[in-house]
Amino acid sequence: MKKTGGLKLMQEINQYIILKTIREKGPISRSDIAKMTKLSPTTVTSAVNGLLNEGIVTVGGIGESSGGRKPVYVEFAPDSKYIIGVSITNSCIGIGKVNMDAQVKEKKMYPGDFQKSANAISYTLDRISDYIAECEDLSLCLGISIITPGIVDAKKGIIRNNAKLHLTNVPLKEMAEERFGLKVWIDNDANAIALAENKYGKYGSRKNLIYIQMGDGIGSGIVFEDSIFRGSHGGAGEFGHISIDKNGILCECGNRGCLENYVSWPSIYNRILDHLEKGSPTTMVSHKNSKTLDISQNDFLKALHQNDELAISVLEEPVEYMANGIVSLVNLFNPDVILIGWGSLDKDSYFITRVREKVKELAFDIFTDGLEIQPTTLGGDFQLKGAASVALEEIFEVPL
Amino acid sequence: MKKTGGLKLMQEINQYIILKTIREKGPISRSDIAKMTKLSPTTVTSAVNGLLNEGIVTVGGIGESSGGRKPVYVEFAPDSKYIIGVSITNSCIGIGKVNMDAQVKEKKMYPGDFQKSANAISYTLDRISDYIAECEDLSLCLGISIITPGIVDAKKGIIRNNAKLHLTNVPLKEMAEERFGLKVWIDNDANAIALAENKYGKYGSRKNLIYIQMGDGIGSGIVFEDSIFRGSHGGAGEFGHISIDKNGILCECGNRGCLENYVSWPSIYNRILDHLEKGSPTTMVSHKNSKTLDISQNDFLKALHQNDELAISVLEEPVEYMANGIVSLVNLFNPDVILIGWGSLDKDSYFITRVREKVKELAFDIFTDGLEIQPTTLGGDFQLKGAASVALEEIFEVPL
DNA sequence: TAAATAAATACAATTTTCAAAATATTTTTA
DNA sequence: TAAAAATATTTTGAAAATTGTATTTATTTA
Repeated sequence: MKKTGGLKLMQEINQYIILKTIREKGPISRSDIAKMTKLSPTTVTSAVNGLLNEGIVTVGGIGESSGGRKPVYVEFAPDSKYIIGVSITNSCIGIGKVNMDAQVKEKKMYPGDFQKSANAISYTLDRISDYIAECEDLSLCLGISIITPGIVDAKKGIIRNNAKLHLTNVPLKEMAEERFGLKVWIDNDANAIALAENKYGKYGSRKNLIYIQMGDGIGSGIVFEDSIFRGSHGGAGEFGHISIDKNGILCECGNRGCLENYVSWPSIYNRILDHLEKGSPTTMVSHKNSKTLDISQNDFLKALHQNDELAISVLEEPVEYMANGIVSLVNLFNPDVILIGWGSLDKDSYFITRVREKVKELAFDIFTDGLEIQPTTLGGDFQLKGAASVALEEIFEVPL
Repeated sequence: MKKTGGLKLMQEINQYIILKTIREKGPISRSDIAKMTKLSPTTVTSAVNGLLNEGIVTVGGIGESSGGRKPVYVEFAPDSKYIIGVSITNSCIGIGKVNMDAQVKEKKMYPGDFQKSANAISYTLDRISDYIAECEDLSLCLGISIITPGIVDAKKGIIRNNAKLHLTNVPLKEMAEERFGLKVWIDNDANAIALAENKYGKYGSRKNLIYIQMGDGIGSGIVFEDSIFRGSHGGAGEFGHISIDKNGILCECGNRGCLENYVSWPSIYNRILDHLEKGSPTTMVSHKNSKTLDISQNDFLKALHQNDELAISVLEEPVEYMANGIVSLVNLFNPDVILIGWGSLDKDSYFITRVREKVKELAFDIFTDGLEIQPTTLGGDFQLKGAASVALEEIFEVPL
């Protein structure tokens, strides 16, 4: 509790309730808002007037009469303000304008190998600076939301650790706020994307969601009761480092049998090479140059979706491991939805179908009944949507 | 949001803030409350009068003057009302009066083997009925809080599943509320005890806590940001069934290598028998009758605390497995505290010391820095304290 | 065209907070 | 020892936002 109960708080709460109703149910008439919220017409009118003045809602036409004066609809105006979303990855900085419905309106990409250069942060801040310089309507900007892999203390605004980008205890929020004079949010990418899936994705109605991010490593974002589960230092969700084989491969983290060593892209890539060497048939490449080959994740997934024999056989073991890891996840978190983010992974591909089967087989029925295991649903702009979600979550939160 | 912002809500919020201040900081003068909460003296006086009328706070003497009128202290009166706490286990029903500080004021135990009789619920309800009949001050009773192992949907008040007590979808909350006309809470035991540790235990200042319950099986309760993490169907925290060895022992749940098969009491007991057969030296028993032996968990722990050779060597492997499981837990939840509930387990015993070491060794430093791994701190009444905590949590929650 | 219905606004009543003043009590100090 | 200063609590009156009711506005229906 930050605030004590005063008239102002009371007004803020009502305005929050009304805005929420308009966002979810709009276009809607003032009269219907009053009925739904059980607030008096007077209160609704005055709050709506406030919101209209702010520009955050607009009048959206006139409805049909049901035997009296026609209702005037008001609706949420998601484009009236925007967030500058920023996504830092190992190989690319993305910056863009995102509206209040987490729709990406404009996007710029700056590729680069930040794993080597070790100046990802200063480079990012410079690009943001350029971007801001070109914004004509900065007064409508609600702030900058930055997401990055690694362990992020979102509350304090510090990147605790990111081994690949060589970052330790970077107070990015403070740095950016000082430099740009705008509100800044930072968070872990998987957390942010999980939140975006929860708020704006296809399975958004489910309260408890886990997003598993596959790539060079394996991370996850956990959303519980519609808000991010961060743990004590923002480090929750290191799914790649749960051990599923006590006597397995020694991981660079010091433990043995970490999931990451069996199902990350590098490990799968090595399996592909092994199989190719053995001369397994595949549509992915002609065999002659298989040694010098550089197969991308999307090439591989494309082959998988065409039921390429090699792609499937390569995944046989990883699928087992992944399912095993997910079973532990299910037993610990009891989620409604698990979304797997791996490029263009298809919902009917061997990978996810088999994982689904295996999880169903191994976990308690009571946990798997109604559990969805699906690919992500946000589409190409998932990172910037994620970034924006973190900001929007706070902007539209209950005023307390 | 259940309520809209009205004068009543505003008053409730302020009363909540003031009561919370008195509970945490009391005995305290009205004047100091006003300073701490930044509420006006008027508001404080009127709210305190309300609380005094309710009987939930009392005047607690007069303080020393610091150059003016002496302050009149008000303080929380935890004994002014009570909760009937009920704990159902496989072998015992416990019923007792618990005050508003989760102190157990009175306790009755009803032993029995409910795993066989299959009527644990009706037996429990009958005992509660008896208990209530003897309560003279039922008007001061805030309700009945029941905890039990198994998967419990606390929100809906249904015991979803408890294999050992043969329970499926028992609407216990409704049943009890109808029969007794009192407010009833039900929850999973590990969840409840975790909450009690968080609210009333030694490590209560930490926001994120995991309680691991060792016994016939292994369960856990997760408290995140000071409230229970239940998952979708109340099933979160099935720590005993995370797999730490993909190719390990086949578990009755269908999976392989579940933690429960390596560190639960039955599995440890079997190890003891094995060792005894081999003639390992021990202070636990004379060897002659080792075959027909019935060693209790507390006998074993007592021996362990005396550094009995056999006890230690029996635990060597379980410790490894437990540490491994905890590492996964730490990587997923990033908690501040992990508390292990296993009888009278000593904080310096081989078991916990070694687990601590091993976890420190295998998990990320950033997660283990400041992480406490300790035995439980609630003492003998932990179950009833747990039950009461669930009720108190709701009784004292923010009014929204 | 008048009556009925519905949406939106205006107004008075209510309630609770807050600020300031009043009152009560105690210590300090002249 | 009495007046002044300090602190705690209560009283008083003004301010603010809600609610319910009444009113205005707009539209349909008879």
